[in-house]
Amino acid sequence: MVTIKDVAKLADVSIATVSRVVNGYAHVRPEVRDAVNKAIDALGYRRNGLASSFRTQQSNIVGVLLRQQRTPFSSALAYAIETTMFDQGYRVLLCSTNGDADREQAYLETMLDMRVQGIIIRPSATTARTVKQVSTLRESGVSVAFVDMKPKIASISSVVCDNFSGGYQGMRHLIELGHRKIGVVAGGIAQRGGSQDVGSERVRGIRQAAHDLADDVEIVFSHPFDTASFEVGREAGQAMITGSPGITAIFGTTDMLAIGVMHAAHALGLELPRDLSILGYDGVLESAVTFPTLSTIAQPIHEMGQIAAMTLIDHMREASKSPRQVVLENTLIQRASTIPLEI
Amino acid sequence: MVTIKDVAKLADVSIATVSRVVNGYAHVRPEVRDAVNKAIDALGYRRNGLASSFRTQQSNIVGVLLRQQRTPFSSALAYAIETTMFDQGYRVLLCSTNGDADREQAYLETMLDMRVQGIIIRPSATTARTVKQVSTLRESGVSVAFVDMKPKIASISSVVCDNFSGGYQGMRHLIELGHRKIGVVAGGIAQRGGSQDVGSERVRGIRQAAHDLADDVEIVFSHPFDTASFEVGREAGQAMITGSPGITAIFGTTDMLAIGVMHAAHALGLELPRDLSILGYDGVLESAVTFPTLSTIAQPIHEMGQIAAMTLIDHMREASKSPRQVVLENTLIQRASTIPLEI
DNA sequence: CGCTATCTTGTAAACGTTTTCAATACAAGC
DNA sequence: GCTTGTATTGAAAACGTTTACAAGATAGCG
Repeated sequence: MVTIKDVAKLADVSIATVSRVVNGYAHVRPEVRDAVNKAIDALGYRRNGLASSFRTQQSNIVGVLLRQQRTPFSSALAYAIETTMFDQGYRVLLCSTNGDADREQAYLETMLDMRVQGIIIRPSATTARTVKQVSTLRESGVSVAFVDMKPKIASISSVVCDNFSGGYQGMRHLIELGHRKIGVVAGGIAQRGGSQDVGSERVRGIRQAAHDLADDVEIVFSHPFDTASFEVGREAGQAMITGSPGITAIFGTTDMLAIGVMHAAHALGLELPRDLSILGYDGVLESAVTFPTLSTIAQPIHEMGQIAAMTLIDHMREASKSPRQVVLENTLIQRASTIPLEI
Repeated sequence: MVTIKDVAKLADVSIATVSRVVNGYAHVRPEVRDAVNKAIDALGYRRNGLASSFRTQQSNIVGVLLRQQRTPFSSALAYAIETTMFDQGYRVLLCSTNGDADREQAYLETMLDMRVQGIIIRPSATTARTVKQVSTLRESGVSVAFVDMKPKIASISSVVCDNFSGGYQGMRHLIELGHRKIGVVAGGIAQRGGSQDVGSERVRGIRQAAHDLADDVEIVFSHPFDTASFEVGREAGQAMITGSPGITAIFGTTDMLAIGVMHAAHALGLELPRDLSILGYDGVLESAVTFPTLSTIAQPIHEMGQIAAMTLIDHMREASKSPRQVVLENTLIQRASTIPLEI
């Protein structure tokens, strides 16, 4: 491997000068700069990133810790973060914990070891352990930002969507279409403790809308699931359709749940959307691909990722920057799966 | 930051001993080991990964370079690689080039800078530039493995699926169901050069099956698209259904293409699968979620990722390991979207 | 010309770890 | 007791870079 010394020797300057050229510092005479660059090209020198990171004690790597990686939502979010970071000169170490606290621990340690400058976390159930780890991180000077979950610690920046308002909007949409007996398949709800989680917020919005907007609305809730998968949606949907006759619309608190419900409805011989309106939540790619296409409360996923990345970058570049809590709005995308109730 | 020196001082040993304890080497007296460990705990020492990587000139990071990140196939693959690597003690720097050669270049440089031990690549169109970069990499001692594409350079390990056989199988399935006029929506085909690409292989298999298995099969090919998105599938499907009457089955060379075709069929008022059988390729999660559920030629995506990871690890641990070309089989998953032709 | 200010460059010291080499201690065998 | 071998430890050098400091060069100014 060709080092800075080799370049210095060939260009007949000191290693300090080479370093200055490599890092683009001022105070180098143009002819010297050219000579150094020529030597660099001639030798095919590349700065040893490991050495340079070691010396400066920081890498241009930021960690991104997500629960899952395979879900549409997560991968869209990861993508948004990654591209934004890339454009700003940072590289991303992406980690999916898959709900495994040990993995989360191991990854956080790796990140610490690598002296990442910052971390974006979409926390698991935000266990006490995670909280402690995050504190440790911040003590060691790592910037932290949360995405899709508001931290209890107010000094941490975060980007979330207003899930309460989203639930409210979705419910209003269904009520305005004339539906009065509405099923809700609720997923993504932390089983223990955290009432601040995304799923619960959506349910809260749903309840509030029903309370505000019509006296005669009847909501049939599913069991509050912690997962939000297609399978869960299908089973819950089936149970709901067969168990609660008279339901004319089902609101899945996740697109994948809603798609599962859609399948259950198909399987039970319902014609959609005539016999049942179905509403999803998230606005992932898949929702545009169902039959019928799924109306959904869309999250600005790309924007979330982008803002989270930029917020973290702000903190990394200027540690004194005061924390920022960003709340984004969800918006209804009306497609084919929700129609007015025919009387 | 507490360093090895602090620990050494507190435990009253030399830094060498601390290093030996930290790295679990033999030849340390148990009581000394305990004393060091106690000091480590007391001070909260963590090895400085940057320094250690610098000293040994290698990180436990491997690079994974994918075209996309948002597609179901890619994220499933990435997930498989990542978990396998994690379990083996490696961490993954995941990069999605999104077809942008400059990004690919930048990422490869980052990886080189970080002295990654190995790289898994799912190449873009494998431009001349990529080939050159890969050579550079290997010269600098980085292990390389390809996934989902056979490299032209035989000395590189790779894991691919037998796309020819997959195309053949799919066609046989449709022919056995009695279909004789079959549409093929072909995507994922490199526009320039590379006839070894995944899409072309599938088409080759399709042609061969038609040639082998029945004299009276008529295939209607779409334009060979380079992308394989839902939208492309929908447009091609619409054109095919309206433009070529008499087609009773359509084979999309990608699940997303097939799902697009399915939408076009729905939109044109066809009843599925009665009026049209549709077959996909890939076996991504989404294929199980369509209506009707999509029959598809499934790739063992998880296995691909796993084997690619393990192959790379083999090479990293033992540089002399001879290259390995793994070919996996695709298998038909018959679901609801393909049925026997009613006469 | 002398003085100061600015620009340019080199020397050398870090950064925290791993690792080679040598030294010491201890046990075993004679 | 002496030799030999092995287990344990420490001193010190390296890894390639950045950077503080100093020193030399140059220019500006009176």
